[in-house]
Amino acid sequence: MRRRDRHDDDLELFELLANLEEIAEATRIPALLCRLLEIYGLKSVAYLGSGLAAQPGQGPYLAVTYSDDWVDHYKAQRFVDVDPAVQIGMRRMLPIDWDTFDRRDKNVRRLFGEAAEFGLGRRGISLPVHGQHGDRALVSITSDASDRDWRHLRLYYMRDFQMLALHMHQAILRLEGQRVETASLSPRERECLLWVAEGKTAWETAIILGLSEHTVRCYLESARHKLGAANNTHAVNKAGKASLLSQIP
Amino acid sequence: MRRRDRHDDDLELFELLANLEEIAEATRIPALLCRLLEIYGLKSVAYLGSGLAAQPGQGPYLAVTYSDDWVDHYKAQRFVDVDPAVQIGMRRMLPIDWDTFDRRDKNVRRLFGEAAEFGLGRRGISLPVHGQHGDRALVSITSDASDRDWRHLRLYYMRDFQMLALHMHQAILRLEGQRVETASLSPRERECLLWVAEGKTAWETAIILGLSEHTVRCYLESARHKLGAANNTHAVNKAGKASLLSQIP
DNA sequence: CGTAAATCCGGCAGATACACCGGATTTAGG
DNA sequence: CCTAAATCCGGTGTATCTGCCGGATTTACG
Repeated sequence: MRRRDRHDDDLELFELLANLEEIAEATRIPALLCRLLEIYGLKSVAYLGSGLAAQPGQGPYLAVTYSDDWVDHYKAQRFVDVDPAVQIGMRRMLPIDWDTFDRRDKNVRRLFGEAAEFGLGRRGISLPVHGQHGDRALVSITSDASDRDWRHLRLYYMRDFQMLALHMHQAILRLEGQRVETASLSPRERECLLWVAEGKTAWETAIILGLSEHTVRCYLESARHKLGAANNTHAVNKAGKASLLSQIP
Repeated sequence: MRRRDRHDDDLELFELLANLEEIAEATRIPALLCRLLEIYGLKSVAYLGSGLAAQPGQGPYLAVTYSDDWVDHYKAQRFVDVDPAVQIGMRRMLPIDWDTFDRRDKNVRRLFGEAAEFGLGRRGISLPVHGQHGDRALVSITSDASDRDWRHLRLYYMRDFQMLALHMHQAILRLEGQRVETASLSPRERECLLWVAEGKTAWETAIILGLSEHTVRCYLESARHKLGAANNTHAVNKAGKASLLSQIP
């Protein structure tokens, strides 16, 4: 990968971040990913977003630099069920080096073997991103760096792409329109919802909070109305995604 | 702040990250924060974690470098209700520069005025961290850098502390023991929970999935059992926090 | 000094959830 | 081949939720 002067790369990173904040059309994303390839000397960059639409049944959001052939093949072979980058990466908080994956599984070896044939690098990192509303993303990069280079490079990649992944996710959320309904709950409404979310009944919640059961029902009702929720379950889910249940108020 | 040679700082960053992964006692956290002060030439570093314990009613987790006096005063004055770093920062995804806060509010000006008296820097950044289970954190740093220096420094601070904040949160989660009950739901169970979370009744869910209402009830029941949940609301909440409702798998 | 919002309380009818009972076939893996 | 798990279906009694009716005081704000 021929990493250029460090300071130049830093400036380029900050420029990229600024670009991501200004980007106005989702169609520009792939071109921006390709710029990443050049700047960082990578073999591939991929963004996989999940839970962006707030409605279930929606497919994941995908933006990649590699060929459609590989994407089609990946989908046809249902590699997503096997791919440790997705299965493990999506369930982590910290970035992960693909070298740490267990390749004893036959299917996993086949996946990485065929990936190489389609032009992906031998080395890879996946960086998980966690949004505020249950939305998630995984930014994966691959490289063909030598073993010796890779040990150092991956740290720098992790650092820069930690920011890039976050800003990328933010940009895509902005463009793909995650509706952010902001309702404000009163402290009591929030408390009641909090305990209902823990599986307590209205009666139990009343005991816990030292209220009458009827009062708890009233708070839950007004909370449902504020949130536009069909029932308590829906209200808990909506309030949770709107981070209204965090105890920080 | 006299930033030293860039490469040295980079190595120090990676060393700090390694330290965070190895840290075995929560009592070591403050000392590590103090090392950050020295290395980066900051006035203060603070970690505020929320939702770590999975049970409501638990207070936030706090680790700071500034004096107990300021913490006590902050709590006594209920500054948390006013503090834009917390109120805005905790509801964002990207880091935020304190310069962008609206200081027209009388209480906000008083907060920052008194903060300076207690030894916090005039400049500040807050970096939000989002965990997998609804847990959150806010890492805030302050500096007394000059206006000219600050414009550049904050970008480098944001980059390094993006990683540091994430690793810090991971370390504290590991130490403060967030129990991660792992139940595995079948695809159908997950689908049913997903629609119930959207406020659908069992009957509506049955229509949507093309099943009988009774079958949906059965899936919900087994899901509740697997998750150890008292009712559907609890199950949705638990499954959501265990990231079992993401449509990826 | 109104007004709005938050905090509280009671009751009732119908819809829904929940637990526990029973049955079936298909599929994956040891 | 056997077992476990996943996929499906039906019924019943009781607990709980939900919506809608009525009331009250306190607090904050302009």
